[in-house]
Amino acid sequence: MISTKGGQRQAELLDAAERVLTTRGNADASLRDFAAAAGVRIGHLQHYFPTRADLIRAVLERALQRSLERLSSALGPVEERGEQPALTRSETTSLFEILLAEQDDPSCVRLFVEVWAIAMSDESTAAVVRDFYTGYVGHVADLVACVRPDLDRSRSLAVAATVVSLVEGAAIVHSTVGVGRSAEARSEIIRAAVGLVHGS
Amino acid sequence: MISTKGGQRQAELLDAAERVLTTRGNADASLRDFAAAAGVRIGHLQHYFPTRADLIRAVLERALQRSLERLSSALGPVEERGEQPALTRSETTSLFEILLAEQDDPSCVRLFVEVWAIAMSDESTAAVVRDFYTGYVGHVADLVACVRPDLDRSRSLAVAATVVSLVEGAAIVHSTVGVGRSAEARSEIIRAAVGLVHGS
DNA sequence: TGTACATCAGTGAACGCGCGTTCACTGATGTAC
DNA sequence: TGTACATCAGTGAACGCGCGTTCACTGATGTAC
Repeated sequence: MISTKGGQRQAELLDAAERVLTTRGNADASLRDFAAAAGVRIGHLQHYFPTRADLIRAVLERALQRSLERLSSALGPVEERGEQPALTRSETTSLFEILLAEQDDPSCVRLFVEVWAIAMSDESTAAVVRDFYTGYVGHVADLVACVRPDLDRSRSLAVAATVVSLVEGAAIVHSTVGVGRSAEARSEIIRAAVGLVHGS
Repeated sequence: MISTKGGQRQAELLDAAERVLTTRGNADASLRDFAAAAGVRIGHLQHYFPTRADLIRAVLERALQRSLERLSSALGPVEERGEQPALTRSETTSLFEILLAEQDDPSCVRLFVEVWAIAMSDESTAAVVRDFYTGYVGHVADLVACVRPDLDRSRSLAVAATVVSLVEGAAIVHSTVGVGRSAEARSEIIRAAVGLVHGS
């Protein structure tokens, strides 16, 4: 689908729209902004996305899907280890380095903030976001289960939700609207996340 | 100031505006919505807040100030303990129960999401939010210092920022756009926060 | 105490503008026979 | 291979509407003398 000509064009429009959304924000961006960023006329934008809501929803949906794929390709291999020896702390640390990498891109952080704000007003976006976090927490719970097979599933999920909270919160607290980014802060976050997973 | 007649009226207008902001969201709320919620005409709203930006900024500024006061009145007494014996885990747990209480109110969570989104487009709001988190993290760092006096300030601050990340992230992850709220999830968050503070 | 004036709270109509949406259209690309 | 037709990509002008802002105004409350 994405490889078809129309799908390719659609992807370009979504790329441009995502750029606008992460620079001007949903509240300040108009359809004319989206069209201009894509280098097309406003009428053409609506050939692919009939309404503004359709466009925004498509941008967010694709971004969350992409993020979840990134995340599960990082965490996926772990889950297939089966009965092998549990992960070492340093292996877990590398995994969190990957998960946190997304936060180095300010526009990625901003996109998530827009996602939250929009989801709180739009139930259909909220459903997509819920699915995202359910998947995210599920993957981390698999990691936890891999490190501590003694935990039952609901405990693994609770620990995973805590780890995800830490990571998501760090995106805000260490952003430009928080106390700012630093190598020390990041390593503290990772140390804490690894501690939670390994249960110390 | 707030006790004057004009200040009182202003507070009522801000109350109403805050209600609108937490139900419709910044992107979907118009000045007419704000005026209607306060039971006044749009022209009168602008007698106190000349522009939309003035109104929104005033709402957010007051909300953050209120939140920081709540938080420092919970954490303040701890800082004055001086050389007394360090806090027990159960004492720290009670403190986090108080800090997390704010998240039981969905409109409070939503307000923070709006704060983040608006701050990312508006530098003057961003400055206010930065001050808020600097104060927040500072207070938590004092708590950490109280429990573990051996840590130097920069380490206490790093631990505190991690704890604050956890709490802020939990607001999202356990909201209606995340995996939802549960007593088990909350106690897991608190357990983790206490663990971070006590350094185990 | 009474009067004159200034200040403040609140109204209501009107403003121009930019918004999202509609639609008739052009030109290129594909498909049938 | 050529022609006729359908589909798709993209344009551009126009729409009505709701937006934030402006402003002249009314009536009540305070203040001076």
